[in-house]
Amino acid sequence: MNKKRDQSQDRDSWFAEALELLRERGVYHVKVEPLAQRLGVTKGSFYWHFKNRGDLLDSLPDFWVRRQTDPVLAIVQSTDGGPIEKMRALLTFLAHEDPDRYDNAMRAWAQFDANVSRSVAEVDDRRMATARVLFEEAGLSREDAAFRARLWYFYDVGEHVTHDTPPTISERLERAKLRLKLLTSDL
Amino acid sequence: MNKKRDQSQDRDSWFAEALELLRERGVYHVKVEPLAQRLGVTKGSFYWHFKNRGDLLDSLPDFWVRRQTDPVLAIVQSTDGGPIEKMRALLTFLAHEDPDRYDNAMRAWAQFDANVSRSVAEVDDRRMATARVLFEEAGLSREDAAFRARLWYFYDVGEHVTHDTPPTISERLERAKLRLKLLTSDL
DNA sequence: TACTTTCCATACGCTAACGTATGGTATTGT
DNA sequence: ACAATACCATACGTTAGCGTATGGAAAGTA
Repeated sequence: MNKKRDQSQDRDSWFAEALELLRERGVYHVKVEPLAQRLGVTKGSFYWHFKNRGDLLDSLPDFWVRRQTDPVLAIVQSTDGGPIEKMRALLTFLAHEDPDRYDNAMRAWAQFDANVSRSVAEVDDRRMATARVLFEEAGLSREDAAFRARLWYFYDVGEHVTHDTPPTISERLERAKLRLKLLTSDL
Repeated sequence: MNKKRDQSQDRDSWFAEALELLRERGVYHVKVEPLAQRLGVTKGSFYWHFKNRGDLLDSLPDFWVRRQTDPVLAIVQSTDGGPIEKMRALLTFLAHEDPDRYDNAMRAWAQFDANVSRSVAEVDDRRMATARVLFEEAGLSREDAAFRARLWYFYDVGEHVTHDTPPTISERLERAKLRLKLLTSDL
């Protein structure tokens, strides 16, 4: 069993570096030889761990999802109080998050790969469902809650994808307050 | 002058096809030889019209912006009535729009190219400013209007980027009504 | 110690795409 | 009619990256 652990570790180091390259330059540039160079090894290593380049790329989205381990859900569950308080906690958490996540790179990639698209859609659905449930708990019908969750979540997506994230945490907190107020003022 | 017209026409046909390829498969696949094949010619033609591949890619974003010719602004200006009516007209127009725009492909590309990023940011700014002005006309302060314009516009972006656009026009109109109501109920 | 497995390096052939050179044809100007 | 120009085809050299074959070292195992 030690064997398997070590082996998956090595595969993971390839995944991790591939993900970095993906974020920095896009799928186009995650190629096996440059990747090997960044890891200080040669192709020989790669083709021991992976069948081929497609093997790496096929498994990379799962690695990404694994890495996420949605800490968001944890926040929601660990916060006491009603749905509004949970939303506030969630927004506060997100305001502190690293704006340089891998989401953008994954989305860019997903645009042209159905498998990747599925992984990203999964994550989107999970996040949106989290918001929807909170709005339901606040008293909205499922349909209304679903819509408001979209409005809620798409704001995040839009900020990231247009690079309109405020640079300082305090500004982000300010926007978070505004968003919360606007989306929950009638609840 | 006929010369120049024809010439730019030919360049434009390369641009148009390149944009198609970009949308279908990403920048990675807009390469000169496959592109030539799709146009039924050979590389010889390409290198007459363009210095090299980079020349094409550098100029492509401008072509995209040109093609947009923001019909949105036209809608806003040609609609009578107050800002709310203009928003309604705008949303109605967008609900009828082809959801398969080039925006996603451009964004995916912009992720890894600063020049492209600039073009996309320009378009984003223009669209958002349009919404902001409308909210200002509806009585909001510049800051509040700016925020609500973000919420407004990011919803569009989010829908497209997550592929969550409803397939039928009537559903899209339904969502449009909801959005308008939620974002203007207190105005 | 001898065998086996794990992991990586080196060397090789192959292909897609780039860019250049050069020549050909058709249209246009004079 | 006859240059000149615009437009495209063909042929060529070059490179980056893929994947395979093979060998070798290190570490575990018997």
